[in-house]
Amino acid sequence: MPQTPSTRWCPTPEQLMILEEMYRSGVRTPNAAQIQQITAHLSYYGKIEGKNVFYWFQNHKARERQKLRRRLSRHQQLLHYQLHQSEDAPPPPSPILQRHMPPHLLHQVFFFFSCLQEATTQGMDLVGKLETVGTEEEEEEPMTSAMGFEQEWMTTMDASSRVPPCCRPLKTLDLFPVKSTGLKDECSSSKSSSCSTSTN
Amino acid sequence: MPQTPSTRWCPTPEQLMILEEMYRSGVRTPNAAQIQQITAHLSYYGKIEGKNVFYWFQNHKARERQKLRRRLSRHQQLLHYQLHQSEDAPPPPSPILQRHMPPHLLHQVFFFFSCLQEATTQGMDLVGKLETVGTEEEEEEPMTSAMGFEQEWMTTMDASSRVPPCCRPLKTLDLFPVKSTGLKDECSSSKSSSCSTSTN
DNA sequence: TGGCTATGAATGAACG
DNA sequence: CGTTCATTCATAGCCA
Repeated sequence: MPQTPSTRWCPTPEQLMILEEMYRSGVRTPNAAQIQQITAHLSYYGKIEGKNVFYWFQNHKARERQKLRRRLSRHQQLLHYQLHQSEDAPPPPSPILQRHMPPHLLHQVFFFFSCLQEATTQGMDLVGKLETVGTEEEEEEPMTSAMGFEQEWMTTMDASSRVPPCCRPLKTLDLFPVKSTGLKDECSSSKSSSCSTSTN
Repeated sequence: MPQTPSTRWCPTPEQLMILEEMYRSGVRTPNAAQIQQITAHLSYYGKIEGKNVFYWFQNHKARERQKLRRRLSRHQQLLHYQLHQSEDAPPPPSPILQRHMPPHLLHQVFFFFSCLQEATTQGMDLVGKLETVGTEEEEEEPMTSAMGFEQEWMTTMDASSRVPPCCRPLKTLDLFPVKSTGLKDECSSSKSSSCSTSTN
């Protein structure tokens, strides 16, 4: 039994508190000396190594950025949608498919097609761009506080409530100029309601 | 705080079906844009956020790998008994690949999609490294290089700052479970002794 | 009812 | 740095 129960560092509440405090105080990329210092200090509350501190700051910073990034891109995407919301007659990808197919399947097929198109045109001219859709985007609450820090490329899309039967699917290639700004795209964070996942 | 009060995302059958379909099609690590699109699409079937999609793929991928790892290690252990030479024939490529097939129409769509995926290298990192994982549970390699990257203060605090011995598996290897990862054999379900990450 | 499993979620660790 | 992987936590269904 190679014990190695859990080589992973597990911050104690005190350590975490201190780290967060420092982060809030402005520490984001501590130097080696600072890291040593921090580590020495935190070691009082439990086992800790320099790399733990290093990684902690790295992750914390990265995840906070992700949040920001995703927020920005989400906004931009929404704006983009709005700017292009004039077309409401998307060309059916495959009229034949619509013949005998349940709505949800049709939707799915559309989706796949859109994926196809996106992938095929990835990194190329974004001719199609997304049109259609672009309805009012409700103001989803930021409420990121519920999660603390984690990756959030999470978007709060819950259009399930009043989704127009046939709107979403067709957007051809909805890539947005996110990379150009140096910021990737992420999503927002929020909690969903529970339901029954079974049926599998 | 962020301890998932009681509201976890619960994929609807349709959402799950689509996700699995995509996974089967080769989608493993969708980028932000793809996640956005997937989320937008799935939101048609119910409430969903980008993070749900992200986590789903992450978990799905990780668990598939985990299972393979487990199986492989088992096999290797058995073989280890027989012979030192661990030249076992890898299991079938992908049993999961051919599961139940949704409606017939989906078939062709799926086909297109998979073709596309393959072409776009979405999940074609064929880096089957096959690193026969040392069967010994004792770590032995110095792996100093693992730390020799950025800061060196990593080793200053604690002498036992050794990173987990086993090297890392390469990539994920999507469609074919031929690559053996680090083979950690996570049989140890001793979840005790760890700190309470519950944050509350 | 208590263990077990499956899975969403979170985060430390590390790669490119 | 951004992204990805591995591990762990937490919890909803199962089953005996």
